Amino acid sequence: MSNVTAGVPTGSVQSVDRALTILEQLARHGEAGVTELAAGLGVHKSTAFRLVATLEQHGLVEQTEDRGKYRLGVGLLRLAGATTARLDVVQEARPVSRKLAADTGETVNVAVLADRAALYLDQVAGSSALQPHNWVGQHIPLHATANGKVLLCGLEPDRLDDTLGSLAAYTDMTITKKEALRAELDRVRAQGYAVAVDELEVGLTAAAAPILNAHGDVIASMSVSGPTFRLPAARIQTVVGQLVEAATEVSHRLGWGHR
Amino acid sequence: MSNVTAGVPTGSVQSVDRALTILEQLARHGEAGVTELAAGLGVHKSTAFRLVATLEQHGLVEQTEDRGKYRLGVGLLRLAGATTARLDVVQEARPVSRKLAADTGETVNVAVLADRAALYLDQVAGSSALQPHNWVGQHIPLHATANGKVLLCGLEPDRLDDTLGSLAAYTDMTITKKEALRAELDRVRAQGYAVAVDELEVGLTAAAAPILNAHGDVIASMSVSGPTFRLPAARIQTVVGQLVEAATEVSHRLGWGHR
DNA sequence: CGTCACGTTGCTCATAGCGCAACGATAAGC
DNA sequence: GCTTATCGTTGCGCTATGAGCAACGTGACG
Repeated sequence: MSNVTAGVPTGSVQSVDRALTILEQLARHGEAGVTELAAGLGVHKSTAFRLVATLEQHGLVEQTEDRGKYRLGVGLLRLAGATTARLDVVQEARPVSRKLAADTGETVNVAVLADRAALYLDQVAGSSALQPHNWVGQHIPLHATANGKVLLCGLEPDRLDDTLGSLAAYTDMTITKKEALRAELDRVRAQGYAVAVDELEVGLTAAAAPILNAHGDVIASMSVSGPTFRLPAARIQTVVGQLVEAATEVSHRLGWGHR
Repeated sequence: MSNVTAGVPTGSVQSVDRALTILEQLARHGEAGVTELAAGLGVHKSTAFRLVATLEQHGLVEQTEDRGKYRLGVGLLRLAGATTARLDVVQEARPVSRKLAADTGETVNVAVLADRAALYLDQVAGSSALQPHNWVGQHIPLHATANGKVLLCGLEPDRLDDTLGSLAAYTDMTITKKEALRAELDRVRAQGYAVAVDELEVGLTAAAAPILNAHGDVIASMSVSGPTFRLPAARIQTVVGQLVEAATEVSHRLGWGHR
């Protein structure tokens, strides 16, 4: 295939490439006419028309009315449904969790919100000899863990009160005042991650970051945790960087992406 | 474009058509290799390879490992997200769905009528740990679901016959007689909501209520569904109250009920 | 009533993309 | 461990294919 003129990568089919670019164009701008799409591709409008006509036959685009503009169609939902059917958080997170655990040497967990508690779905042990107990399947209080704080951030503020029960104190560091917790959650939301030092158990430190779905909802939380002496404030900062990157990677795999 | 040999409709681009057929093939079978895809299309495997390569560059498919099979990719999720973002029904319903899911703890769906089936546009999972099947993008039979019954109520009686195909039995509870279905639809219309217990799947219970536009047309349906053991008759009544209120709220947001 | 811009459609030509065959790698079988 | 089969992948040459052109129908606007 010749590739002298434009940026069509080797081994790709030009017309298919253009058709898919049209889909992306429509995803960005919502609606567009044939002429506009043709201009975006740099092709003749008849070319663009035949491409959208083909997309339309497969239900991937639809026109607003007869002789009208085009927009993305419900056929995409059908395809996406087939995608999510074989896509779950644990499966997508696992390779990323492994890498994060290897890079940091600490334990990585993935948790979701369930029945007013954090439910731990997956755990990858760190390389260190000193390992925590296995939390998978356990329900952990929300207000005393990094994961819990992140998951709480995904809730609407008015749902917060009934989700939280009484804020039991597990250590001296546990946040037990609702006002203090709200302030903490605001901080978590702002910085994009949560940290908990000695709040559930003395000597246990954890950091957590949100995992988002295609709609931007917080559907899970990923954490790195270890003994406090191995995770001092200075090291937390570097670990958080890796953690946020990993969580973002998983979010992308689940379809999250800003445009 | 000549169309002497095969069933390529007039005005469509062959290679694009083939590429999209590959997507549909992957949606059906989950995973497939180049050779398999080529066989499905009736083309040479090199042709199929270039098509999937192009799809891969746009993130619509991905290979399981190097030199492995292909499956649908996350790019589809982003496109689907952009699709629903443009649908004002989903846009308006989403916050309400969230609240309803949180209040009931069960899964909330929004569906519309499309191609003689219920097309699920959006889903918000309940707080319960066990995640139900993700229905988004799926086409579900109309006569065996609460959503389907509600959507059927929005049709004129004479359009009912051609919209309904044969009433397949999915369980012992499925309504298979047209007369029984008509009676059921009258009941749904009268009470303003529909219930389906074990009609699509044994152990699955759902309730649904209509979403109306400014003209009072039924444009979508909102449902709450969960395991039958968690939704006994007694609880259904309270859930239906919340559901109808939520659906009405969405209808108002869409301009229904001038006040 | 004219003009303009839109989406749509025959027509023709060259080029894009198809089939072919060969390659490297992997896995299975004797 | 060597053969064999099958997979995904890649150069190559020919031709069906799809791109561009220009014209058409339609609706909006002044």
